[in-house]
Amino acid sequence: MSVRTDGRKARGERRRQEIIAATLRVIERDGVAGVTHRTVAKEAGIPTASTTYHFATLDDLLIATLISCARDMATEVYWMIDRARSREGLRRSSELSSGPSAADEVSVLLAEALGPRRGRTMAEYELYLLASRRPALRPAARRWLDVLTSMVRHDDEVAFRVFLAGIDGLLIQGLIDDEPPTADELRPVVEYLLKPR
Amino acid sequence: MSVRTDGRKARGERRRQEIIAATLRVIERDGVAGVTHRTVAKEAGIPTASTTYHFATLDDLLIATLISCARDMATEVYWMIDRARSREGLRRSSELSSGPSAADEVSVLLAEALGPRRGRTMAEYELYLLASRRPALRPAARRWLDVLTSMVRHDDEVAFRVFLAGIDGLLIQGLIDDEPPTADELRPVVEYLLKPR
DNA sequence: AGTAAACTTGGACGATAGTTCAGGTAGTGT
DNA sequence: ACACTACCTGAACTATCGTCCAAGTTTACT
Repeated sequence: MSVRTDGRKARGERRRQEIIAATLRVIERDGVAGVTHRTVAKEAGIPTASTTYHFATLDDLLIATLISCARDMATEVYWMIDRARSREGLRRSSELSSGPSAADEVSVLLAEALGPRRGRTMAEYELYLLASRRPALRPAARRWLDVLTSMVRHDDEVAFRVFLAGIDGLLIQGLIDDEPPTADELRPVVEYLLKPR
Repeated sequence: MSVRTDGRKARGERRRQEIIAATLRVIERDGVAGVTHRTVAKEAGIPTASTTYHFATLDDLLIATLISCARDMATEVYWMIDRARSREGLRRSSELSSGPSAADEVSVLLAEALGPRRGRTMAEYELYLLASRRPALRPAARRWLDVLTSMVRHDDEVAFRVFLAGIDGLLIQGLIDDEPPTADELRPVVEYLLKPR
C-alpha cells in the first residue's frame, strides 16, 4: 500500500516541486514582491489554479520555498565542507580548523555568491528577512544557521558565531555594490575574520 | 526672494516629510510589501491623491524614505559616538579605539535594535535589501556605511570592515529569533568581535 | 487686487491581485 | 467494470492596486 500511495503522491509532489522551483526563479528575478499566483504559474508553465490547489495561500508557497531553499543550501554546504576536508587531508591545524586555504575558499565562495549567484543570494536574504516578520517561517530560516553550526567543527563557540555573522554582513553589504567585489578584495577581510585571537 | 521661495516650498516640504514618516511607520508595521499609496495616505491621515502628487511613483516614495532613514541613522550614530567619546574622556587605548566599555555599549545598542526598536531594524534592512535590486537606491544605502566609516576613528581598515560586517550579521540573525537576545547574551560575541588581533 | 504657480482632493479608470468553484481527467482499490 | 479519490484547470468573482484628472484652494509676487 505504501508503494502505491507513494506512487500516487509522487505525481502531485513533482508538481509541487516544479511550483517551488518556479517560485525561487521568480524571487531571484523580481524579488519576493514579484511573487503572485499568476507569475509563478506562468514561470512554471502551468495554469494559475494549479498553484492555488497545491498551496492554499501565498504564504504557504513562500514557506515551502524557504524550506526548500534552506535544504538546498544545507546540502550544498555539506558537500563544500566534505570537499574541503578531503582536500586538506589530515592537515594538522594547531588552532581552529580554519587555515589560510580556508580563507581562500571562503573568499571565492563569497565572490561567487555576489557575482554569478547574486540573484540567488538576494532571494535567500529576502526570504530570510521575510522570516523575521512571519513567525511561521522562522524555524526554516533558523535551520540555515543550525545546519552550518552542526556541520562545521567549531572548538570556540563564540568565534564561530562571529564568523557566521561576519559572512552574513559581508554578503549583505556586497549586495549593494554596483560592481560585485572580487575574491581578492574579499580575502583580507575573510582572513582577518578567520584569524584566531 | 529666496526666503519667500523657501517659505512656499516649506508647505509642500512639510507634507512630504509627513508622508515619508508615515511610509516608515507602515514599513515598520507591515513591511515594504505593505506600502501602497493608499495605506501610506491612511497612515498619514491625508487623501490618497496627495501621496501621488508629491511622489509620482511608489519607487520615488521608497527612495525618499530610504534616504531619510539613512540620514536619521547617521545623526543618531553621530550623537552616540559623541556621547561615548566624551564619557570615555581621554582614556588612553593602546590598540584600537574600542575597549571593553565599547563592547558594553554596542551590546546594549544591538539588544535595543532587536528588542524595542525591532520594527525599525526590520524596516532598515528591508530598505537595505531593496537597494540591492534597485540601483537608484544604492547610493542612499551605501551612505549608511559611508557615514559610519567616516565618523568612527579606525586605524585598521580591515578590522573596521570586519566589525561592520559582524554587526550587520548579528542584527540579521537576531531578527529571526523568537525572543530577542539580551545585551548579556550579545556581549561575548561583541567583545570577541572588537578584540584586536 | 490680480495673476500665476504650487498645492490639495474626491472620484474614477483600467489592470491585476488572491481566491473560489464547477466540471473534467487520471490513476487506485475492489 | 465500477466507484473513489486525488489531481487538474478554465473561468469568474471581488477587492485592491497604481495612476490620472479636473476642479477647487492657498500662497507668492507684482
